[in-house]
Amino acid sequence: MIFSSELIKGTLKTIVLKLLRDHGKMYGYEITQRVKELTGEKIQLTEGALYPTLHALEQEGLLKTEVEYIGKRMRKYYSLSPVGTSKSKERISELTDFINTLTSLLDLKTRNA
Amino acid sequence: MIFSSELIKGTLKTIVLKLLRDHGKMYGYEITQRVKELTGEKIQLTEGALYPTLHALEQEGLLKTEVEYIGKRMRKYYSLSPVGTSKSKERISELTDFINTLTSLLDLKTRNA
DNA sequence: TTTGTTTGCCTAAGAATCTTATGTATATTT
DNA sequence: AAATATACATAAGATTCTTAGGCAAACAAA
Repeated sequence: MIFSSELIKGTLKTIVLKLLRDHGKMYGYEITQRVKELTGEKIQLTEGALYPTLHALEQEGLLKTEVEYIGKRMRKYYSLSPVGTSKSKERISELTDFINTLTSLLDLKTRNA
Repeated sequence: MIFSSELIKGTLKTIVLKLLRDHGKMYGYEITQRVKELTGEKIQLTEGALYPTLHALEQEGLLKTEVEYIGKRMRKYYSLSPVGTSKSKERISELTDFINTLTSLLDLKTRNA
């Protein structure tokens, strides 16, 4: 089972920010693979969605980039800027709150990490 | 604090289906008020988002409607069709699963209902 | 060695869906 | 009488995703 992209939409940016928070720096392809791996294939980010999002976050000043070459192939690493670090905290905290609200609204049982 | 609409986007339909599941039948304005009330003002559905969504769900055959008049003012009640009842189960279950996945991905602590 | 798969970046047309603004009207409260 | 709340709805524009495609290097398999 793969989650409908509808659900992922609103959370994509926060997911990216959280991963960068934990991993320091990552490149686009790595992010898609990591998310797939961490979610047991349930969340599959498409490149068509991910790259524009990364560019947008960079444009907003939350991410900075550094390009590296592996042989002749480019890798563009993204990492949090100072602003991005603080914004990512806000985002994650908002998402936590949202999940709690949803849970109570929907009367769902969730696993407790 | 009001949740960014970005977060709500993917869950709007499921929220509507869940409310109708619990309440039998509801009209649009009532849904906006109920959601606001149940979430402590944190989720505020706009009519511009809600009405098209209701119409879409009706079009998909998940909802049926009955119009009632309170004096001269119209109320359009929505309720789950048989298909809607079964789809709402799926949706809610998917959302539960998604929330659990997100929680583990983001390493969040959630309240346990 | 050449074919297929994976890695790795990217953009663009079209689709979907929301925001914001507006329209219309009745009912209720101040 | 005026302001607010109730109640429906649509439309232009914005945002963001899907789908499809493009380019190319590295690696595995045949």
